[in-house]
Amino acid sequence: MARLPIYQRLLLELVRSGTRTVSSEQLAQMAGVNASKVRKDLSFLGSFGTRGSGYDAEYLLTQIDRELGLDGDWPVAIVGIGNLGRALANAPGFTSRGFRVSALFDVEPSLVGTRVRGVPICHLDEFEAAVAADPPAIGVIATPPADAQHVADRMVRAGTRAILNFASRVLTVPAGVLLRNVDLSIELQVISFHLSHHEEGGDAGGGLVPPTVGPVGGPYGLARAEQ
Amino acid sequence: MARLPIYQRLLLELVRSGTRTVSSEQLAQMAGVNASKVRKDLSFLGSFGTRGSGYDAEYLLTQIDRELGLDGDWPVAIVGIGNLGRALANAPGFTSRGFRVSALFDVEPSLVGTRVRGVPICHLDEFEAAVAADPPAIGVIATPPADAQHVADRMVRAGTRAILNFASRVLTVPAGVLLRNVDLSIELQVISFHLSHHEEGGDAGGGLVPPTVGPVGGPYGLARAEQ
DNA sequence: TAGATTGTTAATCGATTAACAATC
DNA sequence: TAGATTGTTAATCGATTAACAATC
Repeated sequence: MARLPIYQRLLLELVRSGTRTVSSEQLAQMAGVNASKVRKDLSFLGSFGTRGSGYDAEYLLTQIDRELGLDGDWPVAIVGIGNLGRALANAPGFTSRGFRVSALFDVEPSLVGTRVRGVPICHLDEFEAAVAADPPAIGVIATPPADAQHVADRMVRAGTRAILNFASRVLTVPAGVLLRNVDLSIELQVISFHLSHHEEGGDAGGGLVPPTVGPVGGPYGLARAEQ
Repeated sequence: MARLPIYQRLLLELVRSGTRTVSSEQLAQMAGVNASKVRKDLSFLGSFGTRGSGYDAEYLLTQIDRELGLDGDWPVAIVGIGNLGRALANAPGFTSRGFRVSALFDVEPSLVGTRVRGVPICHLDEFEAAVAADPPAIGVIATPPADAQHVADRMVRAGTRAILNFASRVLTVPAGVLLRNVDLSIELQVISFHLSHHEEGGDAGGGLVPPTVGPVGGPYGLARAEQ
């Protein structure tokens, strides 16, 4: 379920601030979603709540971590170390529990040999050799669109099981490989669409939420509207 | 509709390569979606197709551009010019038709006064003064999570009608302001979830598509699976 | 006319939500 | 026991898709 990572982050903050138990109503408020939805989402993991008092925050967090596979080790290879690739290599989400940046690649000679957070940037020509010892489970494509399919093909051949693509290009991968796309210009165009269709801004929020109460917008439903 | 930007990009390529007409079946193949869905999406704009032959690519592109508001002028202000902010300021999607990077902000003294693509980076303290002459329609937040809400508040006070938030923090905005969130670590966690639940990779694709045919994965449905 | 393809209907599917019995 | 909150059911809603009459 796409909302588990949101609950995970909220629970992490709660646990760190010393909260012992949390109700679905509280989590819903913080995530900006419906309490029924929170309970439905969490019941997907099993019956971890206690009627009358709520959920044990720490235990729930452990269960979500396990469900998300964050107790595993996912080596991540990033190809294309421009500003975006560099941002990703440095992002907390890419270096935190579960994930490990295992290899970086580019074709720019001045970049090859330099390091980002201790990981050396290799030339794309050395891709197969560089990943052989520590094959990445996840490949991240942050190249220009023209190179994206080629890079994806090499990742797939090297055994990568999932690809996160930031290039504005439709990619083709075999059925066994998971592909997710993030396109920053599409986000901007979705906003443009909503702005054009609501004279005074508006509560469009991707059309995912009721207009008068609750959160506005966002693919992850992270926002809360003020009352 | 969230797929219009995908059709827009595909049509732009088709028109540039000289294609005159395109069928819903062709567009569906290229976008990795169902042909019925394409026709349904396009009929939302009006009846622009011709039975028996398909859609006039150039005319359809014009209509989609208009629907997406790409014939307008959307000034974009970016706060937080780290690697991510810099990548965004340079991204084609942020400088192409419809959008214009109008102002950049950071709090790092060594950055203030430098330029990205000709746009000077101002100190965040000067935000109100800097945007007064050319108020941004869209604000982009690429700051650390701790600063995100503060920046959002200032954007809203300055009249920004939409915010694109890249910080891993739930933001609160008034009901009239459109908020969209992009969280890179959530994308990774979604992948981790699917990898943990499918021993041999798998065609999970966000669970949005049938397993044996058609596209895999991605919030935008950009991918095509090989047959 | 024959073939192709749209636009739209109706069926299906899955996600969301309110409601409430179960129960701490 | 009384109050609170879960887990789950059933209703609702919207999105997807197959099918096909309309029509170029």
